[in-house]
Amino acid sequence: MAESMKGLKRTHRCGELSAANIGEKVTVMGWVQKQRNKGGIIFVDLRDRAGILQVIFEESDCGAENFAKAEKLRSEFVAAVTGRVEKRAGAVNENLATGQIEVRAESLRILSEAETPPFPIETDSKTKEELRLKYRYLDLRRPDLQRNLMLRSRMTAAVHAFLKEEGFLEVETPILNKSTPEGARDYLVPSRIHHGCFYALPQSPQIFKQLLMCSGYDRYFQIAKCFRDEDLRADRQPEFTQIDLEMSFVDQEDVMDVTERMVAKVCKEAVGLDVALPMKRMTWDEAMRRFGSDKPDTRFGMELTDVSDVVKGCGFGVFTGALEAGGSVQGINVKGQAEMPRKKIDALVEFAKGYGVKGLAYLSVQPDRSYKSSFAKFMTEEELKKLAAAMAGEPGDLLLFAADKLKLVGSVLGALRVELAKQLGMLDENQYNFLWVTEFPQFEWSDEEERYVAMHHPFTMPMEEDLELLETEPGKVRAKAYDIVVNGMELGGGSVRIFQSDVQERMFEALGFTKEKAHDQFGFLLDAFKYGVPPHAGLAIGLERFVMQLAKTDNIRDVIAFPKVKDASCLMSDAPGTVEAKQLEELHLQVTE
RNA sequence: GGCCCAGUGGCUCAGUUGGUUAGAGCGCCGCCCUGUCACGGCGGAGGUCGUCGGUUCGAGUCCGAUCUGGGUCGCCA
Repeated sequence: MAESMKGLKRTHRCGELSAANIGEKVTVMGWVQKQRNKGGIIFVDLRDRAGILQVIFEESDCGAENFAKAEKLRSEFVAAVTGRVEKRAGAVNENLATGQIEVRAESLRILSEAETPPFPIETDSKTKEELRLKYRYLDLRRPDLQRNLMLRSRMTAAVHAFLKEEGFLEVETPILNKSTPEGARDYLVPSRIHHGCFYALPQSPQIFKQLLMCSGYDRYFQIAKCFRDEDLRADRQPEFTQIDLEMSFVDQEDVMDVTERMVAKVCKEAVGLDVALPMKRMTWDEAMRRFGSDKPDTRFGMELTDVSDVVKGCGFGVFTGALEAGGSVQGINVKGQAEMPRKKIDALVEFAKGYGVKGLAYLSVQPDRSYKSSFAKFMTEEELKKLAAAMAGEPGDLLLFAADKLKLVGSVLGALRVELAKQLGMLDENQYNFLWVTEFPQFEWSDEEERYVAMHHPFTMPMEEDLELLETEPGKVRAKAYDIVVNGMELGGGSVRIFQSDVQERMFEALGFTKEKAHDQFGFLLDAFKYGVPPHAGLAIGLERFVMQLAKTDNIRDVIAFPKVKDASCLMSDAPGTVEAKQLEELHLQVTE
């Protein structure tokens, strides 16, 4: 039987009370975490999003009726308690923020009874995520998820405050757009009025924010919902949020400056983290060469070494074969791991195979400077020595090599060094290495489409000194594009945009767009640029990834209230669902099986 | 689409080389207990082992398929 809260007003959240409130009469409301009935005295832990508070019931204080009600309290009942804050007469609970005090109940109302939840509501839940996602509303009661969502809220509040201070204007852009097949797969929304026509949900507000620059809004930002119909990952959801911004009359440096000050401010305000500015920088080329990744984790070394020249002409066919095919041989030095058991190395080989290489070669330098190696028998002592020297291999080191196409070797070893760092406990979760990666290639060759595609997007400005290569050697053109990276995660990215129509036309041509196709898809943007467009540049930060970093979780679902699972469905609501035939009729759609 | 991992009472797990009525802790239910906070004591209920099929005298345990969830490669301008 649920009671009314009529006449009652909550005075504090449970977790907000402290020794400073001793003696005050308070009214708290929350969920029963636990009831401990000692017979003549009942303790109840009451929980809300601020924390847990112990309430004590004794018949002499609250009367027989309230005491009888307290006996009925079970987990997750919702209760309102009025009483006095007291210093605990019994032992202090060191594990509880409110552990020095308790509320001596004078009255109790049971606002809602509850069935026993299907899993315990507790920090560090051990329950399968599948079940927790089905009952997400219960999962969200857990303190760690509440902590994450409160952190997320503090972060967006800090973003708003900072950008407002910097003269940015918040403008909302449409959710219903036109599809542009370039890039990720769109979520489509059928039009009822226009038969056979579809809206697309935005993958980002890119074009609209550029138009806003065109319209003179100068500095824009938006905490923008974005949608991409691609497969999910631990850090990817079909709908996600970007801190999206764009600025006029600026160059790359201005965007990077505002962004890093914003990131630093958010880190400071949300979790008290000091971020050293300016952030470090690295060109894309250097990142790929040293770390095999465009988002390197620089918290540890184990950098890639190209030994192609060293092993040229050696007796090991795997190496020479890769080189003859135009590939590369590179290695990483796993310091002090010469004794790594064969089983563990085999597991690393399997890991590497997942990236498409046929295997890994290893060479361990023994304490007596002799070598143990998967390819020792194919090489002379002299060749082995040269190779170990090139890798700076000292006694006790394990050297791992991959030989294949350059791109593949980089991605395998790049992933391998991160995997090893994880396994060897080399990653300090309290260290935040922010890094700008700059000078991205303008284009990327697509084997599937057999043409160059934009690595960032088609409106990205090439670096001036590379403009002349646009027609002759597109693969060598570098872009005024930049990513902000932290601890091996791409936090966000942006670029300086093309604002000259002639450059834009050349860009479309390089991308294999016909004039008609370009105008069909982006005509309104190109037209807009005819009427006076300021030089502009911008960037977007993945909000969830940012929150994940500060929340120290590697699961994006931990920072989203109602996330989707791997197949983009929702275990709680069962979305997506079928619709009634009448709805389909109105949309002139048919479902074919 | 490929590869890898997991699926046993409400929750988390254990189940030896396939062998009699499938175990534990927590939770839940009942009774008792005035200082507990991983409360305690006594008693109790609850699963046929994700699903389907196969091998076998006999399968939670072996084989095949499939479903669900997770990770990853491809994909993600």
